[in-house]
Amino acid sequence: MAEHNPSPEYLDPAKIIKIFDALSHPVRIKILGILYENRQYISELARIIGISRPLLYIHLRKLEEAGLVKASMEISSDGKATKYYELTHFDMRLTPQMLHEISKEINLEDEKSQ
Amino acid sequence: MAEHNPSPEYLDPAKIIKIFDALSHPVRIKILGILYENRQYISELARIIGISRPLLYIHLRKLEEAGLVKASMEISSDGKATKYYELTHFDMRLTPQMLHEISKEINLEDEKSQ
DNA sequence: TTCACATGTAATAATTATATTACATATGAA
DNA sequence: TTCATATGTAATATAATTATTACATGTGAA
Repeated sequence: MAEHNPSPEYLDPAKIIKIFDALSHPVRIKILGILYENRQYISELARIIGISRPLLYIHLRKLEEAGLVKASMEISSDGKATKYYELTHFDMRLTPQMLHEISKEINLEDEKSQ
Repeated sequence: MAEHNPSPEYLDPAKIIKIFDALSHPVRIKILGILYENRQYISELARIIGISRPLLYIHLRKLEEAGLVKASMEISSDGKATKYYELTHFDMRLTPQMLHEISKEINLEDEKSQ
């Protein structure tokens, strides 16, 4: 019983902060809104939103690292490699109490909280 | 009835994104956690967290602009001007559906969505 | 007057985030 | 072979965020 008792995943500050950071840009909210209606592949998603593909990669990486979207590579019927992105499930209630709980897990001296 | 029907406040993307942005830094979460327990004045808050006052101002500004904290200037019994910060009330549920609703209000051509 | 607090800002540096252009690869169809 | 489509990255430029140091003001108490 000498083990450290880790916080449940949903109380890990670094993870939660990654989620907030991922949601802090209109393009990324737009991406999530589009993926809510249907999964999309990268090139098509870039056309829908009207941004370049390299830029879309940057935004998708943040969303993926936050766990808000996930990718799956497929070979479509015409033989082309196609990478589809889709939403994951998430449900979080944002309240002062909840942030207080998160806050208690933050050690500002610690590198990994940053 | 030629007026534009504005979105309710809680669906304003710029406002919601400001909230997410305000929550995307561990120091700011820490601030909220401390203010949850008690209101604090600036110098004391800087000492508790262990950061410089100018830096604290930067973080407090973001939290205030997002509407997560509010300030009130007081003259304490010893005559010193003291600015107290306290939490506001907020309660938001974060789901794919909710982000989809927000997303529909985002016009990426529009400056004020940025 | 000097000290210990409180308020606030200006100027700068360092780092991270955002965005663009150019490049490279692979596939099927014309 | 050439074209149109898909994948991805490298290199660069610009802008925003984060953080520090130095400065300025005002008050009450010693």
